[in-house]
Amino acid sequence: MSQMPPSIPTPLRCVSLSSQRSSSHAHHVCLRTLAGAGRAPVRPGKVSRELNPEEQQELRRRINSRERKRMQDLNMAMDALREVMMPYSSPAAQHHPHHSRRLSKISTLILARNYILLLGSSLQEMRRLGVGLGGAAPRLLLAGNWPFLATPGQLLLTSDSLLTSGKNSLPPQPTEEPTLPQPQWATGGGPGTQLCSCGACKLPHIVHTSPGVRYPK
DNA sequence: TAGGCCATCTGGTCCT
DNA sequence: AGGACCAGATGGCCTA
Repeated sequence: MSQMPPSIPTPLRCVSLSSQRSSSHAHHVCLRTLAGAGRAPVRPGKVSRELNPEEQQELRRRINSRERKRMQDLNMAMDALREVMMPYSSPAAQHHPHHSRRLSKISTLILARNYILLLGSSLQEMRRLGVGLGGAAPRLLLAGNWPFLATPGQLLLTSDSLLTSGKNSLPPQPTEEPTLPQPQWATGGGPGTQLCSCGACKLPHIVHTSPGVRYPK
């Protein structure tokens, strides 16, 4: 996606690159605004270095380039994950992967998270049944009803919905069976929605999904 | 046209 | 001293 082209650094302001932890090697590179609105205050004890406009531009260019590269690497990793998760995003995507809309970043991450949870549940069931590698696959994997992605807000399934996502609901697990750590969901956000209580993702989600519009495949 | 998604720029903080 | 990481701001593209 070519959006804003890499631009030549424009308004260069005073940037404090000082370290909060140790002031011994702290530094302060002043990228004064080219408009010349005045010099930013230099912190006491900080080593300041004036850069001429060419140096300011070059520094800004390097910083921007690094950031661009960092984000591009991150997007490459996201694409790799998206490629793996795409077949599980929706039934239609499995049949017509080339016609499906690509997953958004947030959808990819949420789908991957739920897939991992589902695999964990399946592994747990295999252990419970004493199934080896050559044995029958757990019903969770055979059920075929994957937590298909409708919209990002609809994919954060509860552990219960994961365990009962198959056409044949699973019998309750023995109480003595150690359980995998599952996300703790706190109710909130109105009927049919729940909030994850963990600090990382307090996204509302809808347990009963309906076909999505934005990312149908 | 509004809203979602995204890339890029930018300044701040942390780490080596 | 410089790089990595992060989050906010901004603007472009696309779809309903």
